[in-house]
Amino acid sequence: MKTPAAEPGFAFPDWAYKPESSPGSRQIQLWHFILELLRKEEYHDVIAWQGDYGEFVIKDPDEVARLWGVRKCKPQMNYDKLSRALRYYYNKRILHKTKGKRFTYKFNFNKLVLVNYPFIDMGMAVRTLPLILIVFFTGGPVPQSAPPVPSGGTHFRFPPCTPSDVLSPNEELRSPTLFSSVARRLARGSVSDCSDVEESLSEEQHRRGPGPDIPAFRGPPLPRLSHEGIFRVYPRPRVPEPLSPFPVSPMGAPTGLLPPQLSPALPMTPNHMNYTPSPTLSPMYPGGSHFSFNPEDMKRYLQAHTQSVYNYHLSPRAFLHYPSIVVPQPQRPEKPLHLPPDEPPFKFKLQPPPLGKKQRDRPLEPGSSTSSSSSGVPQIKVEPISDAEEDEEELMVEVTDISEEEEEDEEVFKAPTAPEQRPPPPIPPGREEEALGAGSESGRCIPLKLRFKRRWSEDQRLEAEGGAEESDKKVRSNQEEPKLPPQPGVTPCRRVSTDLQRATEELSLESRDS
DNA sequence: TACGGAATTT
DNA sequence: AAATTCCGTA
Repeated sequence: MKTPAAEPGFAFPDWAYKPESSPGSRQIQLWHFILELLRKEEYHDVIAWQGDYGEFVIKDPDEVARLWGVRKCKPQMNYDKLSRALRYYYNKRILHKTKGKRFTYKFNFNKLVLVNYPFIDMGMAVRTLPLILIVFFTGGPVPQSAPPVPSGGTHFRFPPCTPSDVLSPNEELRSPTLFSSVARRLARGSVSDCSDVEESLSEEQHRRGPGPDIPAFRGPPLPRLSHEGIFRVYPRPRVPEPLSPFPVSPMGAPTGLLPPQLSPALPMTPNHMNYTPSPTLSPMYPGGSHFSFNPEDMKRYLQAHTQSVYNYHLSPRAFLHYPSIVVPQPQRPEKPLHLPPDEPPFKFKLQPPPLGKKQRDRPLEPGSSTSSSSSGVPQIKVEPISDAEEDEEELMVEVTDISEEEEEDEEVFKAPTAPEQRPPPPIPPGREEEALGAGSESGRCIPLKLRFKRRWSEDQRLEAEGGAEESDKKVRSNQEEPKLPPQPGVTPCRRVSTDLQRATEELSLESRDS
């Protein structure tokens, strides 16, 4: 592997830089191209961010198709074909359609962002990193370039086993690389080196007339998001350096300690942050027209995520580690989050525990090693059913917890359920760090899966009590894992774990025998 | 307008 | 693997 030494801190694979004409190189992928267009102001009449985070509208389908055709040397390209390609992204969870809005799609930035910045330091101990890596590496064979093994030792050691050791390898998980130079460039905030793309686009730009070269991260500073108000910021002494002053990208940390972890396994890989904390927390500029990998934005975004994770007792794996972004640990608010009036409350609902493969789908081949609900082997839904939104969370490894489910739609974010059964653990001053284990705080006592099942059952119960309007939502039975009745008697485990490793090990064990 | 199967291409 | 092409369906 040739590491571009010219870029300290970046060990991108060679192919990431190869122009498409280069033999053996990977051609630009459509979503890269879309992002590229979205980034350029010249094309805002053609395609632009609009609406929610990650949502974009193709204002001129024919033109976008034409540009794509130019890019790919496919003169016959049209929107029909292009849209077919976009639809293929549904199953890969790179995109989905914004229903009811013409030509409107939505990026799953949880994939794009997090896979590009898998090491953002959410303030948790690095001990959980292996788990995160596992999640990220479910994509199968780690490419030559991928796993930067930090040798510094201060952070973590590479997981003792490869993900395929931990997770049952699924053929479909051996997904193609989805990382493009564009994404990386976006990540770096670099525009100057987008040679191939910009070259290809330059023709169009000329055709359209000169446009200003838009810096990737221009724009006004983000206004303080209201969410920040709900975070109590605790400095983390463990991280000596403040926010790393990387110029454009969190990965630009000059330490070189952590080369970027660029999983090539984006599409089918369940990750730990598949839901979005809030539409307003997208790392986008307030104008909503630019996705931003700005560290500050991402920090906010991830902070909110962390808070959500904490609020909802999600898995510690839902915390992320990035070397250069320190997201303060959230604290469980004494009261439910007070949200500004103009801001929709979180809607959040746990998905039911993973089921066996749906029966309704095509019959499974007998030889298939996947999906047999009786096998007890962690399975990943290979063919996501893209239809029902609430139904879509099938693509997950059983060893993952619910927090890793895809809950990217606003519907899944509900106001926090009544905290009756989960009194906020008082965090003694000076012990904030122990709150790191927020996600695993009770996992200490209750296995995660059990915990989430209970949580889900509780949600179901509350739902049944509260709103019948949701009654049509399928309550799926699960023969494989009988639903547990709500357990009000569960003793809240107050003892906050200081040893995440234990939880980690538990998780590993769970993952094996599940 | 959108979806997704199927065959084919790169 | 990631489209591209074509097309039936809703």
